[in-house]
Amino acid sequence: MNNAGPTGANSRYSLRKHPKQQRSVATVTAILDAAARILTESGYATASTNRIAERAGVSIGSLYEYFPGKEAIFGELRRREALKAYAELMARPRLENPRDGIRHIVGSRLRWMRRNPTLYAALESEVPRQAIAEVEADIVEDFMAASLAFLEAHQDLLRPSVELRFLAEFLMHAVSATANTYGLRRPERLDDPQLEQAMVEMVERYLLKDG
Amino acid sequence: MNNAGPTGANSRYSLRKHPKQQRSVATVTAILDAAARILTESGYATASTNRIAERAGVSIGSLYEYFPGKEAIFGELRRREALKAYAELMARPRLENPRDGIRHIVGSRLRWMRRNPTLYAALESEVPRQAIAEVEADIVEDFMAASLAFLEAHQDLLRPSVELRFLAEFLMHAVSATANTYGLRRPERLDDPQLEQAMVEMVERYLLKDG
DNA sequence: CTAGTATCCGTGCGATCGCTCAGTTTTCAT
DNA sequence: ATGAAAACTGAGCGATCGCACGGATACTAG
Repeated sequence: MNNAGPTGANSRYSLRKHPKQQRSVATVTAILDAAARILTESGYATASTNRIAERAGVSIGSLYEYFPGKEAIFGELRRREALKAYAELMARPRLENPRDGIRHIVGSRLRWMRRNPTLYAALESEVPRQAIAEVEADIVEDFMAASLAFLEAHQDLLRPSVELRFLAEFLMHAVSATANTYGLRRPERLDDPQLEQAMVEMVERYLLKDG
Repeated sequence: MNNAGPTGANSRYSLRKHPKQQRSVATVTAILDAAARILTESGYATASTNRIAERAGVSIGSLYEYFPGKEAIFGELRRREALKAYAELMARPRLENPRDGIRHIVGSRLRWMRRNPTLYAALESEVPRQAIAEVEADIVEDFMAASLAFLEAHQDLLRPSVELRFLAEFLMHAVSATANTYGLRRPERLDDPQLEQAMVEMVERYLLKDG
C-alpha cells in the first residue's frame, strides 16, 4: 500500500518533519485530533491554525514545526483515516464467495462512514481539494487494486461485461459515493439496514450472473 | 417546484434585495458568473467578495446591495444551476417505458455534470455546507418527487421491494452521487459511453423485473 | 555531566478578509 | 422637468488570517 513514510518527498501537503520523541508524536496527534474536532463541530471555515493549536493545547509555533501549512494538517488527517478504512477492508480471510465479498465491501464502507459521518462528510466536502488530492490519489489506487483483485478472483461468476479495470473503478466509485452521500445528507439512514441491503442487492444484480 | 421568489423569507443565504431594473439584473448575474468562474478556476478559498466584485466589473458596494453575505452568492448560484438541471430533467413527454425513463434520468444527470464538471464538483465539495443547505434541501425535495412519480408510474414492472419512498431516495442518491464522483475525480470518464451504460444497467437490473 | 539535537513557545508582522457607509449617478413615474 | 426610488461607488474599518522567528526548554547519546 502507498505510504510516503519518513523518506517520502516533502510537499506542501504532507508532514514537514517527522516526530521522533514520544511527546512530539503526541503533539502531532493532538493537532490532528483538534483539527478533526473543529472541522466536525463548526466546519473548515472556522478551523484556523491558531484555533487548532489552541484547541490542541499546543503553541502555534509547534504546529508549524511539523506541518508546512494549514492544508497539510487536513491532508495528513485524511491519510490517517483512510489507513484505518483500508485496514478494516483488508482484515478478512481470502477466497470467500462473491456474495459475502460484496456484503463485506459494502458493509465495510458503511461502517466506516457510520463511525463519524460529520467528519468524513466535511473532509470530502469542505476541505479544499488540492489539500487532499495527493492523498486521495493514493487511496483511490489502493482501493482500486483491492476492488480489481476481488473481481478477478470471481471472474467466472461475473456477467460478461466490459474490461475488469473499468468495472473495478465503477464499483468502487458507486459504492463509495453512495455511502458518502448518505453520510452527508441523510446520516440517520446509515443505521437503516435497508440501505445496506439495497446497496448490496444493486451491486450483486449488476455484477453477478443470475441464479 | 420550490422557489422562494421575491416574497420569500429573507435569509442569510438568499438575495437581500431583488433587482428591479435591467442593469441591476445584469449586475447580479455578473456577480454570479464571476463567482462561478473564480470557483472553477481556483477554488472557494480564493473566492473573496472583493475579488468576485472586481472580476464582475462591479463595485464591492453593489455586491452587498444584493447579497447579504458571501455565502448567499454561492447559495444563489447553486439554486440557479439546479433550476436548469430540473428543467432539463422534466422537459420530456410523459408515459415512456421504464427503460427509456431510466436512460433519460441517468443521461440527464450526466449531461448536466458534463457541462461544467469543475464548477459542480466545487459547488458540491468546497462550498461550506451551510451556505447551500437550504437550497439543497429544496432541490432534493423536487428531485425526490420526480423520482417517486417515475417509480409509481411503472410500479407493476418493478421487482417487489421495500417502500417506494425509500427506493426513490436511494435511486436518486445513487445516481447523483456516482455522477458527482466521476465529475470530481475522473472528469474524462464523463464522456465515455461505457459509464452511462454501466449506470443504466445497474439501475435497470436493480429496479426492474427480469426479462 | 555535557554537547547536541529535538521540541516547544508565543509575540507580532504583513496581508487579506468580509463588510459598512456616506455620497453620487441613473432611471422612472408623473 | 422634477422628485423619489433604485442603483452604483470605493475608501477604509476592525478583525482575523497564516505563518516566521528568535529564544527557552526538554531529551538523548556519549
